[in-house]
Amino acid sequence: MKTDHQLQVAIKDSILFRDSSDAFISKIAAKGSMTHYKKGKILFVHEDQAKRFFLVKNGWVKLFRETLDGEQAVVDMVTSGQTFGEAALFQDNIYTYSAEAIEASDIISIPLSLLQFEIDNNPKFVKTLLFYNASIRQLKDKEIEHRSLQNASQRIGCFMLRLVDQEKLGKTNIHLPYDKMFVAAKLGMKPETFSRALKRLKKDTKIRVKGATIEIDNLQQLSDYACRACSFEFPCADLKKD
Amino acid sequence: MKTDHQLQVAIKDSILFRDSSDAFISKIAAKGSMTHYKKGKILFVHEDQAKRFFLVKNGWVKLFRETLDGEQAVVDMVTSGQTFGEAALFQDNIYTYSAEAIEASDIISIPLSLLQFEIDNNPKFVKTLLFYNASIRQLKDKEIEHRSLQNASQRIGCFMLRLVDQEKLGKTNIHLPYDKMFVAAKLGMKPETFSRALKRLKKDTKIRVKGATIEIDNLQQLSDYACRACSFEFPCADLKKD
DNA sequence: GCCACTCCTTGACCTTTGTCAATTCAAATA
DNA sequence: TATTTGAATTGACAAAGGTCAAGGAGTGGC
Repeated sequence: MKTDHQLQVAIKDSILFRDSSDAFISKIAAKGSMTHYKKGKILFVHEDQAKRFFLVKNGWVKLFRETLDGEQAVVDMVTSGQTFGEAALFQDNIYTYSAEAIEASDIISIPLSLLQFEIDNNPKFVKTLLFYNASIRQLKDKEIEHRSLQNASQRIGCFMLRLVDQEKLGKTNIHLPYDKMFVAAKLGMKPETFSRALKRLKKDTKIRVKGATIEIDNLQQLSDYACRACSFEFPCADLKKD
Repeated sequence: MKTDHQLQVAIKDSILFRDSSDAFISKIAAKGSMTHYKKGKILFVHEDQAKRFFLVKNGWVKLFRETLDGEQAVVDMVTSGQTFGEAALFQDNIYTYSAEAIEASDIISIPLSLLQFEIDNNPKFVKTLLFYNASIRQLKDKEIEHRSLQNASQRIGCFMLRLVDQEKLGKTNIHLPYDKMFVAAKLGMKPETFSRALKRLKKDTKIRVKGATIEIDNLQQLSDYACRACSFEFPCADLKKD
């Protein structure tokens, strides 16, 4: 089928499965199904029983948790090629966060049992999963550091730097991938704080902001500003080899 | 030898190796060596070439990073049964943080090559490592949440709750495992803030603080206070099955 | 083209945490 | 026991971020 082929391509393009055998990818494609979600659609909520995990074909999904009094913490934002919900395998098949499409998104869902089977029977895949997890862990460590050492403007600058095409080192434009209110949430600040911090960033680094488009004339100036409060040098090692 | 036996026991008691075969444990013990470190001793620094990883027999080690202007962020505090430095395997054999003994500690160092060999040849161990990493990743997610949703007093309360023996539900005493300034650093706040927040916590939850000893009469009151700003219920799932 | 909706921004004010300096406290050593 | 040293606390103040309320801007639907 056409759809089946689409699935295969999307799976083959994903971070987790790009090195998998064609046989395994076919198996996943056979059991997987793709759904389109509108912006705002909730896919599952924290503590739901987990039967499937998800692979984003395109769009953006917010992973988050809520406290009793309605406060929300963003766990992650995931996009094309990334998976979510697979961590439930290690948490008694309970989702440890809720998931919401924050842009119109095409998302492939795959039975967790398939992943479980592969973990039990395919050592090579387990190794892939291990490396995948290790790199996420590393990113989380960095994020915790950013929360304690960078102020709001620096965190926004850092967020932008991660969007920059690492090839070109002169002037660049970037495009915020989703609404500013979600960027704020991802960075752990309120929209009002984001707005004011962005203004300060503009003044201090001479970037220009036109809606969701950011024009960066001097990348060095931006990285000096943001990475001053970070223990890693720009460009971040985890972005280089991509 | 006596020492060799000591090593074997410590390794067998560790989280990462408790399910390993006796053969593997002997191999580790043979290549590992135990060293005593005084409080304040630096074991390695961020971006050092990594040849060995470490297993804490007893004591406490602070894993941290520093920015150019001397600010410090704590990545983790590790103690008996926990390992550190092993993540370098996934980072081109470069340590991604510095390590300092913050209490007098006995620490076993083991060649990373041994771990690498096992990853390449022992699928069962890879699976163990995968689960180990997954649970750490889960903890990191929770920590990021805490940073955005809990205030200083609540974070201290949460820290205490994690030290409570989960068996007894009435009155308990706990003992802070290391200096308050390090607890503050671990929780991402300044010592002065810690001191003031602890005072507020005392007033609000009726705990009593005598130096490093905390007397908790009403666990419920403490968990109500701290976990109100958390998306998980007390007692935390990751503590229950221990 | 107009309406409605959501996102974004701004101002005024408040709360929390950080900073700096001065003490106090307590454990370790002589 | 006296001394020294690092840890912990406190006060006064500053800075960062959050809250609440109002208004502006952009976008999609009709």
